Amino acid sequence: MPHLLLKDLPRYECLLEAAAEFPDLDPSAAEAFLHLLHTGDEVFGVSDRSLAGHNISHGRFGVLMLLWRSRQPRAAKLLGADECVPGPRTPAELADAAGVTRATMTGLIDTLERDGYVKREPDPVDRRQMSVLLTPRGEKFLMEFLPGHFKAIAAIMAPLTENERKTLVRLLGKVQQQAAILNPRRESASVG
Amino acid sequence: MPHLLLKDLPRYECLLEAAAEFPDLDPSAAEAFLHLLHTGDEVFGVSDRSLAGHNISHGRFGVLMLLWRSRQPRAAKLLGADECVPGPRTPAELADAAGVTRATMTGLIDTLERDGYVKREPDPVDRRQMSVLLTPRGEKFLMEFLPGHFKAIAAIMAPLTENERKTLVRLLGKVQQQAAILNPRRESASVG
DNA sequence: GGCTGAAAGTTAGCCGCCTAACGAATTTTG
DNA sequence: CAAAATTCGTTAGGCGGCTAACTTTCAGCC
Repeated sequence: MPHLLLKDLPRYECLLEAAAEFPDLDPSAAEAFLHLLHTGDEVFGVSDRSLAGHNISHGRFGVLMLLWRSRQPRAAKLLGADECVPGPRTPAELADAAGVTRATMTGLIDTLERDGYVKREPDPVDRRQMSVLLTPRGEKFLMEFLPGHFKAIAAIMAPLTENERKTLVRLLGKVQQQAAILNPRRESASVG
Repeated sequence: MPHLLLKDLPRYECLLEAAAEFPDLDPSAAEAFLHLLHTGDEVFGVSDRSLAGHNISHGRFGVLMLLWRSRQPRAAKLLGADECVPGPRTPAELADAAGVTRATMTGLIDTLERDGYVKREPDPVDRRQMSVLLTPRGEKFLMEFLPGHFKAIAAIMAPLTENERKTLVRLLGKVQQQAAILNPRRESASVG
């Protein structure tokens, strides 16, 4: 689960000293980098714990949310979908929306189907394709789980004022954009 | 690798509408939450790519850094160690410092030893324990890899001014602290 | 209308994370 | 000093990432 394999972060003075030995080390950059990964991990952990209590993983939860978007027009907005697009249904579409490989999506759907949350159905037109559908049980799970999940998210961000949240999002956006540039995208999917 | 199974984040207006349906959903909290996980993933991806180019994973890299701390007093500061403590040497100490289980550490050391980066040695005093040591090859790897790694970190944070970095670290710190409170720690290791 | 190429989904195998349980060695306790 | 509890490292099995290769099916092109 953890991105950062380090429980305790170094103090800033330590980074300053290390920078004397490694001229490439930018202390404030390294500090921000470490805090970002560390906080992300911690926040992820809270969310993960809330999911684990319901016997579901983050990956599976993401798939359920994407499928929910397909069934509920209201839910689509939550996930940023345009009203007109029907939302992902096939494993390939789900994999693309989730940012994982099709092979990984196969595994996620396998376990979701085994647990009765989703159902595979062959496409009558294109016999290569499958349609993945949320079962009533899957939908029931989301309805029961989401309120608590939203509460947990609100609790995490409670120490920040509205202004601080805006600032955080703005700064994270800058970093994210830069990281996206540095990250050579496989398909270079520049948003059209 | 990814924490957040969602390639495109929802727009803020979508969160606002969703909040009308789910009273527990705090739009600004959810926005900050999603951005935090997403940016963390993206930044992690950059770092991971730089590691993958050297055929090493984040987990293994973390272990090498911890072992390096044990050998180089200078390096210890980089990782936040007190001057007096010798740094982790046994698998159990490494697992604790890294925040993973001993079982996971066994696997990491296995592959590191197979690749010749570290060496296991039996403890002459306590025959249950092993000492894990960085080999010259492992140290050579770090010396060759670290400058580029530091450069990559600096590049990610380049868009932020010094002030913005301080602000980011401050806000992340608040979130991290809150998340740590919400995360029931196994051993409740309140720093003494 | 039958090759060729592309796409969908799956499979196989690797890695790293987890929990649970184990044998060996040490420490604590009666 | 012997029994119990703890600690060490490891193993086994599950999950969820990945890449690479495969089968089936569709689409395009002579």
